[in-house]
Amino acid sequence: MGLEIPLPRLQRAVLRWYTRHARSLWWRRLSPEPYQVLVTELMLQQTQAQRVERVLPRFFQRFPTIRSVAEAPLAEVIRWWQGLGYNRRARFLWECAQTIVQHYGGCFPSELEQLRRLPGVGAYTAAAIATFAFGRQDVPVLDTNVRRVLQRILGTEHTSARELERIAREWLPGGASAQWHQALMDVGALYCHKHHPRCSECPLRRYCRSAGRVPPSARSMQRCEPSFAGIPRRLWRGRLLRLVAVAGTVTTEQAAQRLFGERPTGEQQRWIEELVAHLVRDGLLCRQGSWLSLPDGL
DNA sequence: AAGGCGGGGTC
DNA sequence: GACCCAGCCTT
Repeated sequence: MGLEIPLPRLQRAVLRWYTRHARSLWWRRLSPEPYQVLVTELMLQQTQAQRVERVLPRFFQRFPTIRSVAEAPLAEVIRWWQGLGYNRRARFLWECAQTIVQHYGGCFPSELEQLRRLPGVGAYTAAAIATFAFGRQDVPVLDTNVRRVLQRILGTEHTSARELERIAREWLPGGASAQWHQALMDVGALYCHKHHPRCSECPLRRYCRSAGRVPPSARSMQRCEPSFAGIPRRLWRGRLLRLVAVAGTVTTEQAAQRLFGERPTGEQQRWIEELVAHLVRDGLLCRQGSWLSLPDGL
């Protein structure tokens, strides 16, 4: 339904293109074991593949197995996460490791429901692990790339999330679900950009109802972030966390000096306190009196 | 349903 | 500058 050409032809075109033009992403050379897929997918959440590629090899060198994560202090995982952003994901990974080692005896769950219950694992990541690590063939893996590509092929303005999922399930090629989704992600990343799609070069242009006439997407609402001295709070949080990760232990006053200079104002000190409160609440920072350190997780 | 979350790349 | 990115959790 909604297709210009028979479904099997689209599927063959996608899979054939993928065999010849897949991005040579570092993790695609790994044999897909669940632990490695989990780490990779967590890192890829809202984070571009190119940056994950730079961090992933040394992360796996330090943490080769789920057990190595579970046995490490949380602080160590947070340190090795630095540079990736969304630092809560580091804690989620560590918590996943605790759960899998303690509750599943170190053996990864393969059912969607079980995966979905792991911290930091939502609908996308659960489907990705089931498909890429366990070879599930009947689950659509819907990230922003796949959604956008499917939506554009359909050419309809707004397909509801529910409807799009139904279609994505219907279009799954038997026996090649992993390659199918990887291919659609590559097309999304290389050609089917959100704003300036390169339709004339796209391998799917002959099968796509939107080819060459993608309507200019409306400006998304700019969200006015809370900020201090013109710098958004989330970036201050990142700076403070990195500071503690490097220093090991600092007082709030030392942290204020490192962030603002020798004599931080009262306002600046209060700002530090707010950042600390946020990071403590998220389980990324540990506070004892005025001393700050990364949590060990125990 | 909407806001917040990191950091770097892009236009 | 504004916007984006292999999402998720919280309110």
